Amino acid sequence: MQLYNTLQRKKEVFVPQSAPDVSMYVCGVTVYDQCHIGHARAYVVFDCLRRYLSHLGYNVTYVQNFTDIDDKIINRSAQLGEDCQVLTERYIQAYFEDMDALGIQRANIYPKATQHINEMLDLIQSLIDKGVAYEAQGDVCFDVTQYDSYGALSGKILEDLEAGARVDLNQNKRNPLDFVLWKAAKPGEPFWDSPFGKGRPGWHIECSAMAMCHLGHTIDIHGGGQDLVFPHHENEIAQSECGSGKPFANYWVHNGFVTIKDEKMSKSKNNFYTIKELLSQFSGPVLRLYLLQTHYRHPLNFSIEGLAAVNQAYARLQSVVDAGYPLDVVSENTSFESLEASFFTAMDDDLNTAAALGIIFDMVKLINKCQCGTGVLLRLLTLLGISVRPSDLDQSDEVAALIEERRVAKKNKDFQKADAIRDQIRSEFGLLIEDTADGVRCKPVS
RNA sequence: GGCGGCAUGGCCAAGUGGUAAGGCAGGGGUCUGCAACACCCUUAUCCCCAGUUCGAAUCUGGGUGCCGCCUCCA
Repeated sequence: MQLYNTLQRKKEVFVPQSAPDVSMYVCGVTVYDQCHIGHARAYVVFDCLRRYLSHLGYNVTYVQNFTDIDDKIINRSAQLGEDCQVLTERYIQAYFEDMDALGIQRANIYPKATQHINEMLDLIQSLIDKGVAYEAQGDVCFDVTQYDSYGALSGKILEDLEAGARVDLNQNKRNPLDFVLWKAAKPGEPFWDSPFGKGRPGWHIECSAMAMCHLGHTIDIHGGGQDLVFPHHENEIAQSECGSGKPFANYWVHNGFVTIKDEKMSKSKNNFYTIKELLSQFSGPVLRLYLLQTHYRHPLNFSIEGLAAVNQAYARLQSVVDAGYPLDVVSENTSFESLEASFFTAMDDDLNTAAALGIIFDMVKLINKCQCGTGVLLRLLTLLGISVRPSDLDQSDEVAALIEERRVAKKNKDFQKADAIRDQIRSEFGLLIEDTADGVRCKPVS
């Protein structure tokens, strides 16, 4: 398949270094708050990529970290008077709840920063030994001028960056663009002992250390949101490659932002939706379908109205599954094969889930027409991680009794009464009664 | 100031040289006791200007508008 590689600024054929094994590292969340729809997008996209690579026959090892020590965590912990670890564990659990609802398969490993302090210290030491990092008042900084390729990923030029650099309060740095590998502890902050004094790791170093620890010096795919390209990923590359002397990642894959009213979501603008609040209104698969309807590299301008529209689209998927047609293609229709082929062509082309979903709906139409072949559809939906369960519910006795009452009324041609019962079930139980050839179907109002 | 992205029907969104996927919403039908579901029909020349080409939404140049990164951030 082809993947857009940020490093080369173009799509490239994906070739893992030692097929069929594929190593994939995706930057995880800093666990100090609830996840929002932007996080959802990133992890849905990479889950999708992971599923698709597996489908292609690769043996994917997927690592996604938790940043469980940093300024925001320390601040929040102080604010709540709660131990850092208690705080982060709570949000890790919340994270998994959200991801489960979105149908995201678990990564193989979820390393935590605090469990890799030694690996980080080793890496920092080797950077100092090589003369690309230096100690300054208990901090250890990376000297960006020592790494020739600095800026290659983000397309930035050191001189330009310096010209536009904003004021940095850290006077210990030789160059404003140098970044901190190890941060001296301030009073009252959590710390670890180190050869450089008590302190804690800088943000960037953890991903390098954890990625190399679990996946080796060179990983096949490194992913994350577009906002991580600079400086986070740029810095990861610098420190990793200086440390190991080897390329850090072959393919850099970045997903676009979720925006609200065309502006990036941010806490300061207070224009974000948490996954949990959206899940109170829409199901996980609907959310996932919504996210995958836009190509992963494009900005996605989020709106509740848009989500509601996709909710309707999802109902279409449900109703074709509800119809209960044979899973196999039992007609002479060869369109299934060509649709399936188109689906894979779309997915092969830089994970074009938007185009793939177009084909999914073509297939829905086809299934409704020839009344078979649901199995093909379900297989493709599984690749996208979109689960479609039959919407038929276990009815309460009360509802079942009403349905029976309505059946009798209908039989007696008392349609007025039958309609009244249908309305009653809708308003009291939120259930939609549909008459089909096989009897009554009962499903939630969407 | 530097770098990058985007602009497709009422809304969302694919499509990177051969005469515009798909979803939602709307209109008209078929089916249905009525609905619902489903199916059929129906609604665009792709921000503007110039150019390259037999042919451009798709390439080039110039505009206009919007957004992002350069600072924590998926």
